[in-house]
Amino acid sequence: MPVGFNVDEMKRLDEVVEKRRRVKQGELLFNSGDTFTSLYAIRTGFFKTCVTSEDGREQVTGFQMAGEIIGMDGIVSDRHNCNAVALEDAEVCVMPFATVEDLSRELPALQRHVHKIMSREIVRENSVMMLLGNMRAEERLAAFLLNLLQRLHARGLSQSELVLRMTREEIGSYLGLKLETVSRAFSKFSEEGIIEVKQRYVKILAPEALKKIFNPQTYF
Amino acid sequence: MPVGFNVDEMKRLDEVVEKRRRVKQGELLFNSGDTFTSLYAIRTGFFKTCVTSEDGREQVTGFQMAGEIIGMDGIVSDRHNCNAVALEDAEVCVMPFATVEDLSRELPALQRHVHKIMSREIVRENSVMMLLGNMRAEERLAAFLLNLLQRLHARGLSQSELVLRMTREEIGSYLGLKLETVSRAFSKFSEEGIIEVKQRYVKILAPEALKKIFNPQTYF
DNA sequence: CGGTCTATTGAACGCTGTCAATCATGGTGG
DNA sequence: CCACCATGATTGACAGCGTTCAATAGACCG
Repeated sequence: MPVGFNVDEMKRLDEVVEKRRRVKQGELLFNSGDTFTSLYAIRTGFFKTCVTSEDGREQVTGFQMAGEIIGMDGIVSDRHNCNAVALEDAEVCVMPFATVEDLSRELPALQRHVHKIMSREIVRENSVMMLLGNMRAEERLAAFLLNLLQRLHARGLSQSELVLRMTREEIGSYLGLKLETVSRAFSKFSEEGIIEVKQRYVKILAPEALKKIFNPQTYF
Repeated sequence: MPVGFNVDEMKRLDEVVEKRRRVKQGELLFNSGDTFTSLYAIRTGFFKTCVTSEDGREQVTGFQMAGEIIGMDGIVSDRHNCNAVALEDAEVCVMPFATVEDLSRELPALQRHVHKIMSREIVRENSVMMLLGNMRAEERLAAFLLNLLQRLHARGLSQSELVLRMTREEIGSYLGLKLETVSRAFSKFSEEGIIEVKQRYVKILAPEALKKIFNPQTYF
């Protein structure tokens, strides 16, 4: 996945992939409290990660798709700190973290790659904090859709339509909203002709209008 | 700062500290968009980090005190992604990241330490997402106070009183609340005899009550 | 074809935001 | 040294957004 490696280095990189693991829809890749051993590179499928408070409240902390890495929450305490659930049948590469560390001491490009992945996650969470702390319901949903579309487009899929892999409740948990509020925002966008919604299928009719909702000031 | 190093390794670790830098209250350690070169270890003082949206909304993403590391947001894109502002006169150790990477290839304990620091930040942001997505105003403030107290106590300060280094507005930005709401929550706690507040000075009279507000279910 | 899960929609409520006035604090300069 | 001013904090009244509760409809799956 990372670029900037020569043929020899690529061969070495195969060492970090211990094996592959299949996770069926609804099953856990890892659970909060599990001993941390490995990072996981998603080959196919779609995951959510979430944290649970002692009194049972759940917060979805992210949705991850093919090509993304999960499990970095476990490094600090040698235990996973969140749950990772497959939202559709998935396959991941298991990368024992001890091997990743050993090899990244030999390959500066891999070392740099690992650092960037973790930094990217920190920056992503920063923007989720902005979303949760400052945005209104419709802005949150617009931001969410635009982010999903951009990531799917980077994987060769359409920029103008998508099939959601998660429920309204999971979207709501991620966005700090109740499922009814998410549903209402979808309906509002639909009434305004910005999107077409049919359950999990979403078609973007007016991407500019979505961007305007997400970031009003940019469009004076 | 890290443990698990022998004398020889400690000597090598000095290499990563290029120099020290003083930052006066109100001044920036780094700005969003600045070229990323170094991580900073806070020796003394108190910082806030915040991100700004294109339309000018500001979200405080964290408060950092002595012994903590800031700047990891810059690794992914070689540019800083947030602002770091000193809330009181501060001194930091400048640690050029290239040097950190070089040395952590030789010292596995340093490598592990760097990974843990970044993972800890990811986990911290996960709990802020829980706070912003699921908690009510008073729960947020209770969580905030308990977190500050715990970190100050780990540095040898009192568990039962503290002087806030930030304004109500900055607390509100961090907690996803308006400053008036923060102020009201302080007053409410005060009326209930849980804390004593006088501007930035806060004394905890009933820590158990605070914990109960933070996490109601634990106390059936 | 029934049963369960998910999504939509309506109505009423309540928490937090908004707007505004007042007070406290700390720094500055006359 | 004190008056002054700018900044920060508190408090009140009211409005609005999102939640809550509820009913209904739709989709999926055995």
